[in-house]
Amino acid sequence: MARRSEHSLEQIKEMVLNAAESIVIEQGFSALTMRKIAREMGYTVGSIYMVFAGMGDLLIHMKARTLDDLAAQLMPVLDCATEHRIEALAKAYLNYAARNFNRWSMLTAYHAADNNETSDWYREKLNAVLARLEAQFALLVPECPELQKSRAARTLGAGIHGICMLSLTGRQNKAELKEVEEMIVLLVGNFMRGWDAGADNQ
Amino acid sequence: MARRSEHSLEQIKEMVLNAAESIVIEQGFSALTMRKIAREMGYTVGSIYMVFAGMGDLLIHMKARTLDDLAAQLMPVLDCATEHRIEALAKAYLNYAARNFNRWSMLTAYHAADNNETSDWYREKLNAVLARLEAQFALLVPECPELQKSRAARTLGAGIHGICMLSLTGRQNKAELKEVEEMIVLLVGNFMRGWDAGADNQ
DNA sequence: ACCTGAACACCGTTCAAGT
DNA sequence: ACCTGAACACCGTTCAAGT
Repeated sequence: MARRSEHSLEQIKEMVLNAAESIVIEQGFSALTMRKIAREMGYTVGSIYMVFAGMGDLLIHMKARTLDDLAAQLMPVLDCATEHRIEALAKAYLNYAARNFNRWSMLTAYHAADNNETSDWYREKLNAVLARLEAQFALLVPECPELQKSRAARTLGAGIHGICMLSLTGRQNKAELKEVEEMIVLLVGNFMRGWDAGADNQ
Repeated sequence: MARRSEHSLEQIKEMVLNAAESIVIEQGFSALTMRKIAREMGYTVGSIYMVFAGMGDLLIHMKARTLDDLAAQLMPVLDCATEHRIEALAKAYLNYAARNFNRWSMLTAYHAADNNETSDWYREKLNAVLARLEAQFALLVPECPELQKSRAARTLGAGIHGICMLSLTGRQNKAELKEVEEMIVLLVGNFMRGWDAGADNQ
């Protein structure tokens, strides 16, 4: 194993990310280890430090990948009435969280002080996910100022995430998933109805 | 240091929890270590295992303590109109999360498979926090069935938590805190207005 | 009975040395 | 230049041995 120059640095970076990802998916985030990654990809621990600054750097790249995957999965549902698209988007989010629980829950796992320079492009990835929601808002209330659409999208998005977090962290059987979906429908429904009803403070 | 029989097991348990708590508060959750706890309380690592089964057991007791503290801090605000009490409660939650960020964020930190027998009484503690919100709901809509009040409280509570999570995990300066508060007011306001507006599906 | 401290099987990270 | 593997300074957990 581990011949020299068999792979470019770019390829090794990819191999590290793939190995790390499959460990998290199969064994959960707490099982992720530098040494385990190296073993899985047929290299030595030291090699990982050629392409990543350390565990923190690797984690932020893994999380960015998950956000990309998530954003791609949240393409707008076009085959339903405009009013129901936000609800459909929220359900798609729940669906992703439930089916990719180990990857998804890594996104909010506590990580000591992420590097300041990296957090900028990472925040962009997060915004890309929220932008999916914002776009649907824009269709519903085109006359609304950008800043308030953005805040509404962030608020509702965080709320949806919170429900998934609280509900999926327990045990996830089919029966409970239905219950979570009802909570999400309740939040989105009330939020949108309340939005329409309260014209003065928006 | 570490005389024998100077403290009862109950006292040692308390000392472990206090030491662990102060480490989390001052240095963050990722700095928490069995060996560091032992050093701080003047005992040896092995002693901790006399009163706790292991790190997982200790963590769940720490989290339970935080939930107790949190529930105590969320006493209903009586000096304002009934309609605004839910908003006041939500603001109090944000306030607690912001002022006790390290302890609070530990609550949702990823922990590998918590023991099943312990998770029952722990879930009770969590319910006690949500009960604060549910009680205010009960005052506003006394005719509403218990099950739906409970679901509404869980939904709104999770939403509030999600906003705090997403917003406080970045950098917390005063200016941003005001912004978070506005998001919480928006969520609670729309949710309650939407609740009143949609009588058929509740 | 309470508590120690050495031992075990792990970590992340670094870096001289090999090819 | 790429990659190894030993070394360093840590972990959580266990348990024979001391008092």
